[in-house]
Amino acid sequence: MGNNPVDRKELILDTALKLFTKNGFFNTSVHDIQKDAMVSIGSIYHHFGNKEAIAKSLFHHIESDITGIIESIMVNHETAHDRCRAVIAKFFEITEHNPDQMNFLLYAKHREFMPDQQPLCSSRPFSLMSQIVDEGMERGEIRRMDPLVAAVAVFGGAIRLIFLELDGVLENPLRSYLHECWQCAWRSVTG
Amino acid sequence: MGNNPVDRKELILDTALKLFTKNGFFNTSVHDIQKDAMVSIGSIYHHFGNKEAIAKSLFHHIESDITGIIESIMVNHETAHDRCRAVIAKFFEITEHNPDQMNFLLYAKHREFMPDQQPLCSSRPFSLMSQIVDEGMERGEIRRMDPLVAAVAVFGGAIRLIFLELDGVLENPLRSYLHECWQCAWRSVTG
DNA sequence: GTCTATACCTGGATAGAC
DNA sequence: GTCTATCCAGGTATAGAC
Repeated sequence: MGNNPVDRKELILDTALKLFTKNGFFNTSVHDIQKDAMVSIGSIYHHFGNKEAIAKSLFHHIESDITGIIESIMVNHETAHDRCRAVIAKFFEITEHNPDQMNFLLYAKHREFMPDQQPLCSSRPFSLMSQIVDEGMERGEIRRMDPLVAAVAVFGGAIRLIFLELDGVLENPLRSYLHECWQCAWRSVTG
Repeated sequence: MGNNPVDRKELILDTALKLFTKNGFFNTSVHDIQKDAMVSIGSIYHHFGNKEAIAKSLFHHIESDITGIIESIMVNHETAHDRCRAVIAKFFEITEHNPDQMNFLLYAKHREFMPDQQPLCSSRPFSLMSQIVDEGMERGEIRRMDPLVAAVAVFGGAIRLIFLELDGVLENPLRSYLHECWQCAWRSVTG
């Protein structure tokens, strides 16, 4: 998913991501992708078989990118406090530098165009985030409560802010809200 | 939007809401609505003109319902504490009793099928919720911080939980999480 | 692997009788 | 206001040459 696609397949994926997030999956025809990527229809169907498969491939690429990022955060940080903060900071960063990726991951209604897809919250990145919170509770960093509630309390506000950014309604850069947002998040589950 | 529609128009709206939330706007054809509601195509087009107008009408109905609910909460409760808690409690209640309504309001990507629609966060219910938080900050109930951050901190976790409920991944009834969820929310912006 | 041309059909919308 | 029959654009997907 680099910015400088070498082969046709990557070019098609990059173009599809751009158009899907801009206009939505259903408002984007294969012809649109074909024209924008300056590739033939035949080429697209050769590589992906059908339109849904483009979205699937996109989703799995992004999901595995994000999973890798979270895993590396888990390796490099010890405490739930540092891990959660790092995850939110990284999500903010991706949202600002690569909004299409975040948009497609978080915002798209995947099940509408990939019927066999699990809900997003069951995906690997989200289960890792829950796991981080669970471990923090076991370690005594986070006060005892329902683990699910703790997870949504820690990440809910940040995710909301990401949506606002993707909707283009934030006055200031997303990152400028990080400090206060994190203070609220952490305060909500401690003490 | 009653459960016992009298005229054709309401029947069409109820059916459309059901199908839109179940299968998505783009996976629902006017023919589907027609069959499910046992009404003719002509009747649908007579009342609404086109498919998008059905969604628009639906959205405005729901938006104004929710707006009314929040306004009445603002009348009946004095403090930001009580108001915010009541809003979340009510949202949970609606989600459980009328999931389609909440689904369509919160979850649908409106701008994909209603291009001239403002983003949801700019809608009346959401601006009222922000206003409640703002006033709470002026009154000194909520500690000084960016008003936007305060709003997402108060409501972010609850909204996340609602999404989880709508995705059908909660083990227990949504309302059983209310108490802890609210504790986190309020703690995040006070003290 | 890539292309063009085209088949096929779904689905939004209209016409016009009642 | 409601219905049936029909139109037709646009979109997915395929065929088959290169």
